[in-house]
Amino acid sequence: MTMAPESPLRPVTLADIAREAGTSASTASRALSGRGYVSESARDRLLAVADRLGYVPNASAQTLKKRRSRVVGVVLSALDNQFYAGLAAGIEQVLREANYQMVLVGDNSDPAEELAGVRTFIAMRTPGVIMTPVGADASRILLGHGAAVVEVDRRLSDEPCDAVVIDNERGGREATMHLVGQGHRRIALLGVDTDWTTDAGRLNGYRTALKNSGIPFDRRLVASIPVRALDTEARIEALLDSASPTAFFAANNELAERAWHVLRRRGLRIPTDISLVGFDDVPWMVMVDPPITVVDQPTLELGRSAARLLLRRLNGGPTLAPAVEVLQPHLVIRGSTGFPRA
Amino acid sequence: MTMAPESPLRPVTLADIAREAGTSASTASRALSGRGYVSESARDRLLAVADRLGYVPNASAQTLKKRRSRVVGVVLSALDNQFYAGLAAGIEQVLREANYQMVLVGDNSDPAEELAGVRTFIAMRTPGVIMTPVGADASRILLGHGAAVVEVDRRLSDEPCDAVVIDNERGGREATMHLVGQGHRRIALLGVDTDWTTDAGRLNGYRTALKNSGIPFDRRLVASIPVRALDTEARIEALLDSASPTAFFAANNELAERAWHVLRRRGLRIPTDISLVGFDDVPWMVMVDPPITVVDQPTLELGRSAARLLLRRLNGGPTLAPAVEVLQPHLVIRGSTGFPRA
DNA sequence: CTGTTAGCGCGTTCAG
DNA sequence: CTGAACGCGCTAACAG
Repeated sequence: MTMAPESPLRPVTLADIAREAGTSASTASRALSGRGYVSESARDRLLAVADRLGYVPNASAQTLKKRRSRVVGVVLSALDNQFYAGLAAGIEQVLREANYQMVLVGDNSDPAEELAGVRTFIAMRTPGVIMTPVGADASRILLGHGAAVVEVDRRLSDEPCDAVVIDNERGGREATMHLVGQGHRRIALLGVDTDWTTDAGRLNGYRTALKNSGIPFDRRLVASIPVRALDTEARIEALLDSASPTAFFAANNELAERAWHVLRRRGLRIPTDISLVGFDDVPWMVMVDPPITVVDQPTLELGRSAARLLLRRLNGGPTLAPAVEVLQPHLVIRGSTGFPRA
Repeated sequence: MTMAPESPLRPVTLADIAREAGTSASTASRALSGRGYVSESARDRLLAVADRLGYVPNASAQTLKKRRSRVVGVVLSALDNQFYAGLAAGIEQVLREANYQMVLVGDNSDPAEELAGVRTFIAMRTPGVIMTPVGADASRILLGHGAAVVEVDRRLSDEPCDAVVIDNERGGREATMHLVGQGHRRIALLGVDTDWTTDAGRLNGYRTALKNSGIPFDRRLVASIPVRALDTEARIEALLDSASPTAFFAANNELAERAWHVLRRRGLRIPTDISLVGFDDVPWMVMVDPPITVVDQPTLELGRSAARLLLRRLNGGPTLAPAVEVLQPHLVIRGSTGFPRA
């Protein structure tokens, strides 16, 4: 709570403050950490000196000694996507309350970058990490090194581990049912070309809805677009041309945005010419005209739950049975969906 | 590059791999770090064992020994704002290339949280930190502890330190001149209630433009809205009612969004009834109708430059003269600005 | 080229 | 209640 130390050159250590206060380093350690017996007077003196000198414990030394650090790692796919940003915000909220530090690293949905991040976390002896997995190796390696891991948003690990996800199947089903209910039969699904459970679930929901409605599944109506593809919009246009859908169901906020741009560029009116429903409600969706019908998901809560799960495991130890929480999405009907033209 | 270790319980150490390979720990260290002489055969053996055992160096031990870690701290105001997200992305890009690790922490534009973040960074013996400062103390303390700091986007420290900012005065001036050129005389400025140089600069530009145009400055036309205020839109509405402006100049992307919502709720047509120009181009601005005229800033490059500056200082040492880079914004004219109604 | 020695800063025994 | 001693894992001398 006070000023910088006199000597900027050498960081002040426990020994420094012990010497200054006329005690041993052990006593200083006990006083500052609050563990163990220390006389009232010694404690006061030590605290005062520490404050005056601007003492900050060397986290490396502490971690080395205790063999466990107080930072939890978080690896997310795309820091600049509002969805992941929301996750991060939720995670940080509860971590902060528990006096843990969050360190964030981004892989760009690239397994190699993810592995690099994981590697630094195990190097830091991070007790646990929260991640939106992109490759199956990451979790396994982490687990193998004794770190707790909770997967959030999607699951990928074969290993049993804590996870919090949303009911993607239901989300996909409700979106599709809504469209079907309006008379659509040629519904295009814009998804991501991965083995992520998010997209698999949404696709399942889509297929279920179709089946329940007696509409045959047509694979030409589903696009699997690589994450971060440069030609995303071109692919969407191609789908538009080749399969002539009357509605788009975009499985994430980015694809919804891309699809929206394509439709506008083509001069297609929403929903008169074509309907659009997104997945994951983000601010622009109520700013455009018409506003976008969307499957909303509790993004912040997803992050908060993940952090809570991690905390629970950190306290409970590895013997706890893995928990997986499933949160519910819900359909928000707005103006971008309507009856298809005759 | 290989599997997890056999024994998940105890992390494998340098001593482990040395023993396994029949050498001393020093030799193992030299082999794995690549520094110092090691025979070809020993090196190969060591590398193989390390790989087989899934060795990952203990970062805490390394940092403790070398008294300096390889992670640079980044503290940003709002992880969920696209502007800051862009900064983070830029920073990470160049840091990654230089083989540094970025750890991100967010203060919520709250000096206390900022201080907490700073504290953990100095505890981690981070060689440097990049920050969008919110309080003046943070940089000073960091500097006092021997860490390099570069301020990005805005400056706040009295201490001389590296920084990269944009020419806010010019941005504010151009935006205002544009509006004036269209005949506006009652231009409201929506800014933030802080001592940030960003807002001060934009305000200066605004005043300069007014003065150059012979339009008297009217303080009732400028709103100073606290960051993260809950009643932001109410304040904007109040300004609308009390000062009857014909144009809004919102000094950041969030205020632009809020203002846009207010205008729509009021049923005001843009630009027929009122014009709107934003600062910081974000995706929704081209999605709404009409698209928003905005002062665009090189966000990613801002981050990249900051990281480059930090790297320069990390290599160059504290004797280098502080550098401050100024990047240029530019006005993008779109449909949200036009002649005021008679 | 290699092993031995020493110490980074801290927390934790264990005697006093 | 306190201090001395030790070691966490790693790297940097320094001899050999």
